[in-house]
Amino acid sequence: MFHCLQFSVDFPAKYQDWTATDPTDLFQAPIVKTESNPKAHIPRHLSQEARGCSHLVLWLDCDREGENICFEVIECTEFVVHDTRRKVHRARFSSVTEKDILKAMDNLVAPNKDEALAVDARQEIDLKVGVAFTRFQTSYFQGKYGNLDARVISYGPCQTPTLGFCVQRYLQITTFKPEKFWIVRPYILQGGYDLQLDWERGKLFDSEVAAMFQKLVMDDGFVKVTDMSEKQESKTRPSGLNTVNLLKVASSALGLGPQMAMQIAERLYTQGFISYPRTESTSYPLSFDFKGALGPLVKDPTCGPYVQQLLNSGHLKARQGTDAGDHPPITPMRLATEDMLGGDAWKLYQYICQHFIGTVSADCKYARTMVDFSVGGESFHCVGLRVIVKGFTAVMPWLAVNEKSLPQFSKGDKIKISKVELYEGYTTAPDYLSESELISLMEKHGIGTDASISVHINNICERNYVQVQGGRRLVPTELGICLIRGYQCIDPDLCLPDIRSFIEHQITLVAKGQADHSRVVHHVLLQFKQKYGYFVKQIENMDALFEAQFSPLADSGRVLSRCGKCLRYMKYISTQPSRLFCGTCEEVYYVPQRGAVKLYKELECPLDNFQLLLFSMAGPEGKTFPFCPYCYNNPPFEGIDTLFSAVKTGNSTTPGKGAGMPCFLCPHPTCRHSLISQGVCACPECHGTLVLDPVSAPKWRLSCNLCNCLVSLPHGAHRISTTKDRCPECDSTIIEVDFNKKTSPLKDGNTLHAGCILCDELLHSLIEMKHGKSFFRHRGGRGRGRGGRGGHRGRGRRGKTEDPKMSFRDF
DNA sequence: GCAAGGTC
Repeated sequence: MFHCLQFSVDFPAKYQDWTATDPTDLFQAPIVKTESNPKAHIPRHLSQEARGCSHLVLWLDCDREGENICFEVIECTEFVVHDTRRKVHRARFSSVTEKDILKAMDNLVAPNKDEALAVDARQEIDLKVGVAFTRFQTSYFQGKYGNLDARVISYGPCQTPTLGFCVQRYLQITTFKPEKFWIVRPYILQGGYDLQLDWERGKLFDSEVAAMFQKLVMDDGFVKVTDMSEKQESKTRPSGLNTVNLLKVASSALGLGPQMAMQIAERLYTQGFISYPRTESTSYPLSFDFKGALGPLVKDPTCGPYVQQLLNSGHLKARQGTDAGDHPPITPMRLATEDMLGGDAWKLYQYICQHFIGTVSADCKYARTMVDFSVGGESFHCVGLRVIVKGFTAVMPWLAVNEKSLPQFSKGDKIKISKVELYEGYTTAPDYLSESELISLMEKHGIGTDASISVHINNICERNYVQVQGGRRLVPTELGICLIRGYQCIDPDLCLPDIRSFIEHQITLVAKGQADHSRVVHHVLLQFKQKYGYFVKQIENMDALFEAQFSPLADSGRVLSRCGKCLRYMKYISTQPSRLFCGTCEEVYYVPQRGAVKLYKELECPLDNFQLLLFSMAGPEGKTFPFCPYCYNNPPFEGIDTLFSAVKTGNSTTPGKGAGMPCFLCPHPTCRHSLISQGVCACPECHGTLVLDPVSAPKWRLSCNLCNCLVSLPHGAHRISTTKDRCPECDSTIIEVDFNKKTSPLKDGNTLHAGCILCDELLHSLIEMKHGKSFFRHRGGRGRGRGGRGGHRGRGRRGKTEDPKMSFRDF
């Protein structure tokens, strides 16, 4: 039985380069399914298992996601739906009990393609919308501000509305204007009690009027008992515990964040202490064995006696909740002690036990006594509370009714007022949104699921949009506030929770078979693409907020190295993501992350004249390698990305393997012995070895294995070799290039040409001398077409913008 | 470097 997705969607490699892809193109880009966990070889395993099988029975969660996985499995096993020889069956069940399983086995159905397609649709929409907006706003703002401290400025149809809730509360707080109010509070002494009476009018916002009422009451001096009543009320026991409620309690009462709470709950589950912790249901199935579940808890030292009492009473009935058809509520499965679990896990386990016992307990019953008074024409009252049956509050004492006893009164009594206070107070702003309130809001608006709510909250914390403060309240950061206020003034739809429900509603049409999958996806994406276009066009409105809050790149960072274009010094910005900024060219150059960057021997890259830098990875064993900031951002030849990603992940490429790629991680000569033999001559700038770049063969190029620079040879060169000749000017090796007749750029083709790669002018004259034409040229040379990263200019501005803040249209 | 959804 497979619960996890084997595949996830992504863009093909062509679209992975942020600089080479306009985000607006992502809306029409193809998508590919990739194995989520390639090392697990799940598709291979499924395919092997299915060999020779005549029937495939799919036992997966009975929801849309489960249906989607069904078709993944079908694909891996090479079964075909409706094939008469090898049959595909879907088991539909709502719980994993013997009865249910047998029933499902006897009633096998066909898998539901529409539901699976709805999931495909959601995946594609979420991917394209999220990635397009994220790439655009990340590039735009990172290219402008130095103290943003954000590796990525993400956007998503779940995370952004989640942030929206936090900022909405923040804005309520900041725009709140406290108001003064007054309350008339008479006090009486009766039967040994000093009672404060509550005013029917609550509070008044006019001090003169309030003072007038105070005078009326004082002038009268006696309260008269006008009525007395008692009625029985009850507090209902909780229904079964689902994930959302567990997370709320964990945050508000146990001080555990959702991420942490879920991790602990998962561990308790795998260790067998509790049932499956991801469930929406608060209702137990009718057949649920409460006696069996309570049994082990009898031995618990604290609630044991109460549980025994419950079992003895024989009256065990859980309150009806909602049955989402997924899993039963979270229930303790076996007894644990504090020593077995320790700390937070114990607290969470204890709560799960208390909640479960509460679920099968009686309701709490209590009597509410109300005494009404009149004085000077005004009405007052006081309330008494008396518990009749503790019920579930015995095991969940924090929910207990606070008893309040009252003295005896008789109707018509006249009692002397001891004093009349005119209480003066201020209305107060609400507090920051608590995590528990946020979870409630997310649940109410359908943002995220039981399994993903904690992830979204964690996301907005990690992205530095909000911070968790005391009492687990979420305080938005300047970045978070700017983002939401920006969406609000450009296109509020982007941060409203409706954006999620809109998507959900559209894909539900697919799930129900009422609309065609690809037409719905196209329809929804078209609308988002228009919104994207308008957002890009209006980004200055959001930028105005950023401008007021953050400092421009030019004012950030410290001077580090020289730019190869303008030859002025660039600044190194160390806040995430670390990068170089050339104030003159207004260009950003990213550098390898999580490490130190310093100048490398004041050497320059011969390709672009940028000063070389030395990167040292953090940690005692941190590797060190030199690099050119320009080449790092503008890979001079295909395949270099692989090298850089190796650098980023810390996996050195092994020399000798992988077509003899140079090792960028280790500039030490012994590490490149396999390359030395291919070496042509010394790099004129850093004296590393220039080697043939095997990636580009037969279009030969030379690359320096040390500073990463690259020298292009003319197209059609099919063999090059070094000569014994030295350049008279710089003493560099003279190289000979051989052309085919067909491919030669020169008229005389099929001849040997020679030149020095170092001395541009001499080279020129050498070649002109010999052949009348220069063919050694730095690839692209200065002022190449492709700009550095992060420059937002001219990017992503092709979206259509006719219909700015259009609201979503249903399919 | 990017979304949201699963999960062990």
